[in-house]
Amino acid sequence: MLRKHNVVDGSSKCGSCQQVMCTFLPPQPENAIRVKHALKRGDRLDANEGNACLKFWIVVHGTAASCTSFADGRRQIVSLETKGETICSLMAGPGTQNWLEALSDCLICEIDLGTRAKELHADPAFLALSFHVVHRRLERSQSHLTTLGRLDSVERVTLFLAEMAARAGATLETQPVVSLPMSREDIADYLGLNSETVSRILSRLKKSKLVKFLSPSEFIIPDLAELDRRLPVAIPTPQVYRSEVVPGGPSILHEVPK
Amino acid sequence: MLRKHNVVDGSSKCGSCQQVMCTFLPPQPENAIRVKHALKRGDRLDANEGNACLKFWIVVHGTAASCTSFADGRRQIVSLETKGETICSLMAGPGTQNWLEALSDCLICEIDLGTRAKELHADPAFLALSFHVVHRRLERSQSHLTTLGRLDSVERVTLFLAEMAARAGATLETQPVVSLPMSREDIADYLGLNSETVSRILSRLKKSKLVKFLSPSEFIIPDLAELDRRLPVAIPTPQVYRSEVVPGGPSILHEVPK
DNA sequence: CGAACCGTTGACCGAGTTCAACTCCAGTGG
DNA sequence: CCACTGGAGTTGAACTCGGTCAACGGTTCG
Repeated sequence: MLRKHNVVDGSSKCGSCQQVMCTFLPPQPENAIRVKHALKRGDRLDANEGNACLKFWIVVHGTAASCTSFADGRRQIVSLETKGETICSLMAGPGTQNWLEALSDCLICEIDLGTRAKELHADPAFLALSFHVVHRRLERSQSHLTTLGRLDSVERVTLFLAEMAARAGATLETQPVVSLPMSREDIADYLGLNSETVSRILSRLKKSKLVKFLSPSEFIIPDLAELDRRLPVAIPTPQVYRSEVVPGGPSILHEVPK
Repeated sequence: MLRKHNVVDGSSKCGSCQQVMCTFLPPQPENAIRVKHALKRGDRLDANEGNACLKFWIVVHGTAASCTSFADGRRQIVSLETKGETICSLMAGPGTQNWLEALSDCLICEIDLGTRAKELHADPAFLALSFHVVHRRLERSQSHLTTLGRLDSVERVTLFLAEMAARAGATLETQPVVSLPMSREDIADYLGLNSETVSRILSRLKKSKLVKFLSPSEFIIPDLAELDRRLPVAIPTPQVYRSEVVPGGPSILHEVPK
């Protein structure tokens, strides 16, 4: 049934670890299966150390970021990783550094796939789940790519606030207090701007009464519909993939750390 | 062995078709399995018509682009799809339009997964391959996202030329003639710029002798190392996923159209 | 031949960056 | 308790990169 070498182009390598076919294929000897990392703000899990691309990371709580940076120090936050998000191998463009960074204190569960690679590679339930997770991430990535390519700075910041609000449960009826688990500079690095620009735009939005700030890191959106009207895109409904929710089935991702 | 509803959060929907769990799961009645589309420059395959997210598209030859646009007409090319690329469901941000567009004349092979969804969902070889394909696309997407977020216009265009050259087989030793299968505006929409800016930068590069243009759509890079030195990122080696190369095994993707 | 389209170039302007000053606040140590 | 420090956030002034608008040349296709 399973033929280990049938499914992947033999010449291809994982961009991250530069090993051939690391995505589940090679049965790497390893014993650790599940490690918890308690990260303080600013702490990093490096994609290049060890064989990071044979691991899944799940955010148990807190907010983290998948980061990339160039030799000259420019940083881009490629993806925000909130509670429930599964990072299935960090991507390494060649000539860049890549890491997972805690934006607030957070708890990360690391699952090492190395030991069970053979077995997992034959498990349709696991594979389908993995596909689903990456596919979801691809959707997000492409949507954010469009944001960076075609929205101006005001639209980017507005969209960002709307998304954070949506994640916090904001709807047309409810206006929850939304907290920003990250600094202005983090926001800037996520949106491809700089921190001064972000700050200026937040001030402008505050003056226009679109957003009420209770503190620099807490806000309320009085009228989400109005925010939506100013955006050329619809505000995405929060669809965080939650490994907790997966019912039944002998999936390795199903046993969720407490 | 296969439990259809075990692996996906029941509340999640495919962003593209807004059906629950469309990624292989629901056994949609359908009979067409494999269709070839011969597209002329500018032709589109729409992501929203029919159930596009139950289909894979493979570029047999030519160059296409995954596009997104807003209601106001702004367009972003999310990904360039060259020969051998597999598009495994177009992504639809809500409130945006999404389609696959031929940049040059091209031939696309469409594989309908609807009819065989059940069967495929239990096939580890197929699933592993699919995972590999999406994972590859995610890597690319995130790398391009960083380009849009943190590189200035000159760097973007330079990187673009370097990548096109690398795909055409350029190395430190060989300087092949590289052809651009797309207009200035297409390049602009890919790089998050506008066509005049692209044109200006190309002229500048031409004057600085970094690039020799034989025609507006054909160029040579005399010294790839020099180009590389001007970039903060390494030029990625071309790793197009080629479904042709997959050896043996009863994979649906393995039977390649001629 | 004219129409349409593509690519190039120039002049101008505005959005966003850079640099710098200043405030506010939390932590620390006397 | 207060003084000091350092980091985060805000705001202003100057500058620059990239966008906008417009003109123009070349090519293709009726």
